[in-house]
Amino acid sequence: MTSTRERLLTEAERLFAERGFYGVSIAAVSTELGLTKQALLHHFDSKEKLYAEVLKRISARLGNLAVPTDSDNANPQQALTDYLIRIAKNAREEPHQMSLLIRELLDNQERADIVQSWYLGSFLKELIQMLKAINDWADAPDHVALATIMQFLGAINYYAVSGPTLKGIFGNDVYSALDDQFDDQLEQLILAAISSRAS
Amino acid sequence: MTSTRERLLTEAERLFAERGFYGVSIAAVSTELGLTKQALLHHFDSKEKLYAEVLKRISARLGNLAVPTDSDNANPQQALTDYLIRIAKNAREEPHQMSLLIRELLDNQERADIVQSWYLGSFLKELIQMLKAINDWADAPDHVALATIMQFLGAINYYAVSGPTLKGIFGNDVYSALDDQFDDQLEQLILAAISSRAS
DNA sequence: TACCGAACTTACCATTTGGTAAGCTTGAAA
DNA sequence: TTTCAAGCTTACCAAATGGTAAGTTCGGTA
Repeated sequence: MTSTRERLLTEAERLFAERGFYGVSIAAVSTELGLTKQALLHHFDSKEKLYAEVLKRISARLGNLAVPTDSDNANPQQALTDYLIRIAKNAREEPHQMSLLIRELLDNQERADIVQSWYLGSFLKELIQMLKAINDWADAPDHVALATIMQFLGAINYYAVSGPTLKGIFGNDVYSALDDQFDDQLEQLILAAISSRAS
Repeated sequence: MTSTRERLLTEAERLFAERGFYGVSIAAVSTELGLTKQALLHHFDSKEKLYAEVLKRISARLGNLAVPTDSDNANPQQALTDYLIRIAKNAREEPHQMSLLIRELLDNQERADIVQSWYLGSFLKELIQMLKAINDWADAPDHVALATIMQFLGAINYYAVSGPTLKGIFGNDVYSALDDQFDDQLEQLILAAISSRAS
């Protein structure tokens, strides 16, 4: 018994992720639920506001992934790894979200939009802190830590977004084998990269 | 003294990369060169065909990056690393190209388009071969090699695309420091990942 | 000189778009 | 029983879009 508003947001999220902001008309979103576009405009005053709310919802959901567990302080390396794996899992379970965020990254090249910057900024800074909490990384300059973090996120998000295309290229068998153990390989990559700074 | 056709392609490439297929009108492309949209339709019969030609040109350019040098057979690890670094450099020098290809990745989720699959397929298969030419990786199953390759490409492309946004978040100083040594860190990551399979 | 095709332009058109305006229905509160 | 707001719908509109049709200009060729 989800509200119409919520259902509109969900549908809009899917469509925006698939075709981008300009590729989706508000009519397309609303008729998908058997409504007219004015029903949508009743809940969200404009297309831009609808889009903003969709992004807001995603950021909120991603923020919830960051819940630090009790043992995290004891083992910062594990904490970072776990968090990244959690992000990767989420990215694969909800590829729409990541697609949309990557679209945002692309669209806002010069605009440097508020939503995006706000969400991404605090997100990245948190990850940098987590990395620097690891012994060997304590004295790493920000840009070095950032580069490492970006490499992790790139590996995660690029893969999440490429999934269907890869399936098309390599077939179902290779793809599902790939998918089954991507997390493991991701963890290996993270560990290898982290420990490569060992003194 | 480049032809109008070529200038249209270049302009279209820029705009499509910045705003996506639906975000760009053919009129926008042509008026940018002081022409009417019918001038564009004269050279390319439709918007879709224009877009296809833009993609074709990019694939061709990327293909040219793959020139194997003479010493490559001797040192396959160096060969792969060099190639990836070359791709990374290109991605950063011509971010438009990568942006557009990532948009293609996003847009063609279920469509699994021909252009994209063709270009990306042979590209990925070549990289897998290069990875398997390295001793420890000779017996790696395809999906394991593919996962590793995808992680590299993700790290490269995601960063290339995030550049401007990062500059906005962290400021010019951190960003240029980051940029100056991203290749080095990328190389470290690649080496760490490759040797993590050492027996 | 006549002709031709390439590279354009101006006119025009049907469709789609985001958005406004005004109304209808319904359940709950006064 | 009236009132009212939430949640819709139908009607409408101006602007933008991709594309067609029919020229115009002009350098080269027969």
